[in-house]
Amino acid sequence: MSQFRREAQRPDFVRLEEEILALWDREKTFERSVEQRRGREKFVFIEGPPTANGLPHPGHILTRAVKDLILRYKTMRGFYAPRRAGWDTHGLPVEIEVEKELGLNTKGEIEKFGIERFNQRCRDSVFRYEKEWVNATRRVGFWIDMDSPYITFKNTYIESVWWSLKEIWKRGLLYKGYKVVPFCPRCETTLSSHEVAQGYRDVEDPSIYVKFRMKSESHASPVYLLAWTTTPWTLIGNIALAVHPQYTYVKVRVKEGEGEESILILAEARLDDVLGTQEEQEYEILERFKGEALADTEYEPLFEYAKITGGDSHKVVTADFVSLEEGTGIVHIAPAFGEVDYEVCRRHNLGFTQPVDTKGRFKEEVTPLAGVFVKDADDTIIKWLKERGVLFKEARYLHSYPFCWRCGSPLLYYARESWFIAMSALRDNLIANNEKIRWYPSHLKYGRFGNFLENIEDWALSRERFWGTPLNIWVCSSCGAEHCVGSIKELRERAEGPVPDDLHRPYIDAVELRCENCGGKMKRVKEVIDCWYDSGSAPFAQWHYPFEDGNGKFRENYPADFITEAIDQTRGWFYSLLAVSTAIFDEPPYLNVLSLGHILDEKGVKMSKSRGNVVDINTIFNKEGADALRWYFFTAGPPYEDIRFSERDIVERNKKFMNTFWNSYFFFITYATIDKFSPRAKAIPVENRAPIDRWILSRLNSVNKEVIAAIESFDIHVAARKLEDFVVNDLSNWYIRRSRRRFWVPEANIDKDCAYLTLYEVLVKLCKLLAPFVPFITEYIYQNLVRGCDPEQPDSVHLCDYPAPVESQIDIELEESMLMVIKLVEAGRRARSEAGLKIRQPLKDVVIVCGEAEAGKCEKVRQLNLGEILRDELNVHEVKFATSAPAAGIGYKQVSVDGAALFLNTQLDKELRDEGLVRDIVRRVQGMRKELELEYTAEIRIMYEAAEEVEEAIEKFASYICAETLAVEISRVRERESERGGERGEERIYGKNWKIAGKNVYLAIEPLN
RNA sequence: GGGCUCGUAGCUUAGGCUGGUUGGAGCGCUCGGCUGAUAACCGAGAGGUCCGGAGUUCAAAUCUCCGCGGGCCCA
Repeated sequence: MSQFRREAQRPDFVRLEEEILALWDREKTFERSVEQRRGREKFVFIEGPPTANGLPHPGHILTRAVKDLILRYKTMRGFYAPRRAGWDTHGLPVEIEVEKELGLNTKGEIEKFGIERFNQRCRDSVFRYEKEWVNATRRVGFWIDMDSPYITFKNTYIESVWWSLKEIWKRGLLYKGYKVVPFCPRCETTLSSHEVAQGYRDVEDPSIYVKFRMKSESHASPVYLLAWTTTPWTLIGNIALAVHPQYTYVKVRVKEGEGEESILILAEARLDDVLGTQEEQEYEILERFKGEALADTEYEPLFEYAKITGGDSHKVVTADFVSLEEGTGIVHIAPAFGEVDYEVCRRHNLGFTQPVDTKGRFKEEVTPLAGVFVKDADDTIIKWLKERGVLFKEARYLHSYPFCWRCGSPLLYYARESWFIAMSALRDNLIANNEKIRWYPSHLKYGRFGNFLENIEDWALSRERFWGTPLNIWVCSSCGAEHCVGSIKELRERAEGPVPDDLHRPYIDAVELRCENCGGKMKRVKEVIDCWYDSGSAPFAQWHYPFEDGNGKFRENYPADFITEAIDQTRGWFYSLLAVSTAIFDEPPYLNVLSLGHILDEKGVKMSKSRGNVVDINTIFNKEGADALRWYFFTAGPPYEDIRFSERDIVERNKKFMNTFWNSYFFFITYATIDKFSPRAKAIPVENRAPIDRWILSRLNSVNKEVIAAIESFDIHVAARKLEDFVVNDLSNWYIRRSRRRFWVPEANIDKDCAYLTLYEVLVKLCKLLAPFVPFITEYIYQNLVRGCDPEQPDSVHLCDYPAPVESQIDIELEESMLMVIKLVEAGRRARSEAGLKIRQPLKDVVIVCGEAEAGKCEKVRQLNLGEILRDELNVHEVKFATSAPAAGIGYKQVSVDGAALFLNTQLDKELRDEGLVRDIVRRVQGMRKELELEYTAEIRIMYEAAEEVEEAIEKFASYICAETLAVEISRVRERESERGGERGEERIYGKNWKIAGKNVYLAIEPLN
């Protein structure tokens, strides 16, 4: 007969987890858990690839824990769920890290340093912290294949990306245009929105009202359109003026300066702010009309320097973005310096001009200002306007304006050439594919994400940078023809010379193609692509589709069943996946997406390196352990909400759940070892077991059902909390506490077997239910509990099937009745407390009177003999059920509960008092046994000294006392033993003085071997 | 500035979709009790403008609107 291994009362969870990690490595448990489901229905997961050029953050650990939970769960449910790691390796963040290391500040410096060397540094840096990532992933228990990850910089990956871009290009969805981007003129680089957001400062800028003279007006005096700007230098690039089509505009006659009159047009709603109230300044409203009436009117250019190409200029256009909150309701439009400006001009087929170079200085054509930094030109321009009499008003304006976070230069919004994917043309497809996706939480679907799709803009794909997937477009230097290369094979066929082994810059830049049109030389455009496109291509590029896809890996794994990342990925990876997938396959790339909240620090502030409030998770791993951390993440709240990370809370949850779970197991092991209980030697049908056994099994199966339902809808916190509640309340605080005596009886009997079997079954099933949540402790317990006695069972809890609820074991009536009993017990305790009768004092009886509504439950309580529990818990001799209250007047304390009333008999007699006294003595003796750390089975001898009436009680209940305390005898001593005999050499007697029921009692115990 | 989201006791939170007795619980605090699995547990108590205001309704933590504050994303 196999035996369970004995356990420590307080385990070292951290060491235990390390042992389990070694076990999994040794036995290849992960690989086997996946492989044993091969051929079953697939559950496809895609790992959102992280970049390993920084240390993993607690947020990454949360994401990994959640991914692991779902994948382990699905695997146990029978799905084939292979999972593969991935690394995102390209992009500006990588470059910036390397720039910092090398002390490089501008693109020019990088080029001087050498693109080849620079990119090599980037390539090295993206795996700098790989070891830390791999360790943290392993340590938190995230089972994912890290031996053959997909890597976005690999040629095979790039080739798939190229293939997909060519598909898009062939459909005419890849085009070249302009994009207005935040640009640092000193660093000569665009900044990401994230970088821009870091650099806002409040500054004072000029605020000027400028008069644009209209052509062909019938008035005697000139008519001006009045516009407002805080960036006078942009006036050089003015192309148009915008008005709102629906707002009311007015033509007013105004007196300016020395009696001169002019006629101005502006929005009526802005009159008071711009001109002052009519009392302050005289003006006369000549006309009122809607903005649309101004559409297409032409005006005189302020300056003639800019070279305008590609269309008309100096016209009024209508646009909805024009607001009445500031300015004049007429907006100066310079397409080179504003995104909306650029869009408006494009929509109205207006021309474009870029009078400023990439260093932020005016170009040659702006003759008097050539070479002047734009911000320094403001004063000159204002002076010119004054001289020409077109400056209506001048002031200063305080607003927040972005500066470069690196060098502090004011940023310019600056139109750059860029390659775009025409996502706006695919808007309806995006929306239709989004329909097929289930979002958790659901509001994202039509909220943040849906709104974003409704207003989708073309994807500015290209980056004028170095370390990224090179944009695979070649342009003929003679005829301007474009060609998009879709594979390495095609590149070889078309190339004029050898094709490099590495597809990155600078090697690829040297490859020239022969133009099929004119035979000229084609050179690759200089750009690389946005790395979001890389990760958005993961569904197919990780399989090198369509090049090496003979085994159909891609089709088998598309679309994914499940992805999850943090909420900030909504417009990041969640979008880039959908965008690429829609453009190429017109299908959704994933069917379920869970968006997770962020990890904040204790004060509710986002954890970030720059704030220095990032918790080192290795501290947690080494102190509390991975299970504790996981359990904390899962129970802290809904997965989609932010978590205020606190180590104190982890410790607290640990105490509550992990320790209680362990103690339940420890309790079982302790007694099972004493009794040499073997679950395989017994088989007792559940229906033949005690009501409390059937109750805990019923609860377990009900919880099982609820847990499955909750996980299926990603309500992880609900599932975890139900399990915690079951372990702490149902199992530990009720079932085990109530069942202790059944295990305690020395001789074998059926009831004890029922208790053992039930507790054993509950613990084993609980291990399986908890396995995806806390994979270490459950594995450890499973190894002892199951593998220890039955080698036929799967050799890991993670190779088991997830338990299915056994309907036949669910008995809702029983659960309700037990709940009733629990409530009655609580009520009884309240009654005792109010009557000042402690629980150790036995009482004669308690009477339960049920109201009509609860009559059924009470009847059930009686039938099942659950009154026994009440009797014991409340320490009364008898529990009576009655239809009416006991006769008033004598000695009953009444409390009410949920439609029932409980009457506690508070009358004491000598017999009851003696019993109470004896219970107190037993309690003291037990305490002393514990203090001596005696084995549970160790026998003792008891000696006492006390007043006569106490002695009388002890004599009367001597056999009871002995049975309770495993004493062979209890006797009165005349000679006082020492207070602490044990300390006096071989003497093993331990004695103490007590005050019991107001009387002095001396008690001493002597352990016997 | 815009979109989405969250706001309940000192702290962590349940409830909110579907309005209905005194808004539950855990940690911490005070008092009492229980205990040979448990650093656990049980009972009582103190602690709430359910972020603020308005509206709908016989009735609002819950529904609507307007604010305020935190978070994320976008400008």
